[in-house]
Amino acid sequence: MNDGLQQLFPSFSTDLLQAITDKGVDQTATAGSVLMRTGQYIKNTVLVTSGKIKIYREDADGGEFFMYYLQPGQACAISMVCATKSEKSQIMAKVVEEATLIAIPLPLMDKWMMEHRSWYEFVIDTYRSRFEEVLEVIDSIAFRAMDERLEFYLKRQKESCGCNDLKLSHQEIASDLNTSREVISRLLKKMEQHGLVQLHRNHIELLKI
Amino acid sequence: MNDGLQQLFPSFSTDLLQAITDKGVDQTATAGSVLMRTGQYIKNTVLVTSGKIKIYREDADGGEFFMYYLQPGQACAISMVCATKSEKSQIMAKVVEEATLIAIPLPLMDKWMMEHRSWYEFVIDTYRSRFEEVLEVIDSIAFRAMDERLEFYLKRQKESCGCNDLKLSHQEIASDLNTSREVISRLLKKMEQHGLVQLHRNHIELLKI
DNA sequence: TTTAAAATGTAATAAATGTCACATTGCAGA
DNA sequence: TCTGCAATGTGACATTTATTACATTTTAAA
Repeated sequence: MNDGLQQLFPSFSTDLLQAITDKGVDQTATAGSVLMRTGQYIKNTVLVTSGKIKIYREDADGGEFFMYYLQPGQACAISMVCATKSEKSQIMAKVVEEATLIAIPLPLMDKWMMEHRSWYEFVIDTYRSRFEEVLEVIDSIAFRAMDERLEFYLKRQKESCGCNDLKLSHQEIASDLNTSREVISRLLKKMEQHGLVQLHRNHIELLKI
Repeated sequence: MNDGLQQLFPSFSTDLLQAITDKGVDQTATAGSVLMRTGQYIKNTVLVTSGKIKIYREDADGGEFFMYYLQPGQACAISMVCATKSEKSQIMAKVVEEATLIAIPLPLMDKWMMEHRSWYEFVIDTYRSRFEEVLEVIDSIAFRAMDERLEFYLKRQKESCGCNDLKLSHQEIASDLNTSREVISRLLKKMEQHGLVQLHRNHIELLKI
């Protein structure tokens, strides 16, 4: 049985870890690839063991709105709710850093809910935390102007990478927030003047964020 | 056992319906009352048997952003995910039309997941459909301007009430969308000129929406 | 080294939305 | 009927965000 798995998913019972090792299918996804497209059928539930994945909501005109990161020790909430009925994906998942995944075949997702208490709790907790995260995203777009949304965005990036140096271009931030690059450049400049960040080419140093 | 209950929740097994009748606590909420405030602890899962409830996201400055309706035959998704760990509510629920509810004590929510397949499926399906609804709300604010957001809003109101005559003031729409009354009045006027709606005092007649 | 592409800076302008001020209208209660 | 309030209409103006059009800088590739 995989030992690293236990460290990534400490709440899982030994039985469950064994079952995952036995039945899960290991996958690798290269940086830049699209793991899941909007409208695609979901065939399994995905656990992330390494790497970093960005989850987007897409609109008809090609817009991509960033919602949250999927990281090691986490599972795709959408793939869990949808898996039960093999629904179409409502989101798009793009790999940022080369990722390794474990695909859990659809019927097991359901079966384990009854058999493994720790799986059940993990699934419920995944729903809850993602739902809450999405609600916070709604707050930021519904209640706040672009300057505050940008700060919120940078804070989340910081949490995700655990560092103060974000490797992001203005363009990438702009499309994540569904605005234009100029707007982001201007706002970042203003933040730099206020001493909140330090701007460099291709990366942003967070000072007081 | 309650017969109307079966009609409202046709997917529930006889056993489950009986359990709900036995253990659920009937409640009534008058129109205008606030059923649940942001930050309040969730003590039980709520099933709606009659009436109409609006679910809002609140911000620190008193803003209220409308997310979705809770109607007969539905359950509060938030109260389901949160119930497991007795978390604080992330939303505010306001009664629009006098409502009757069944409160399911917290421990039963969990217990029934294992005992009643139809409860399990209902809960998962509630998560899924609310998650999807919230994602659509994100679309509307992230990708669309106020005129399209207003149309989307009116469409949802129509679906909710099942009629073409919405009893809403411009002010109520404005605060649901977190904008100002003037903006809504202007946009509605434009829609009326385009023959999409007919405006009356305190109600809006939908023509081509 | 040269060159092309990507990233960033910046200004001018347009468009959308928010805010303010006040008029008008219709309804309910005195 | 009269009166006051809530709902709606409307114009002027401020602010924010989007768009356009370039210049400049940096990096990577030829």
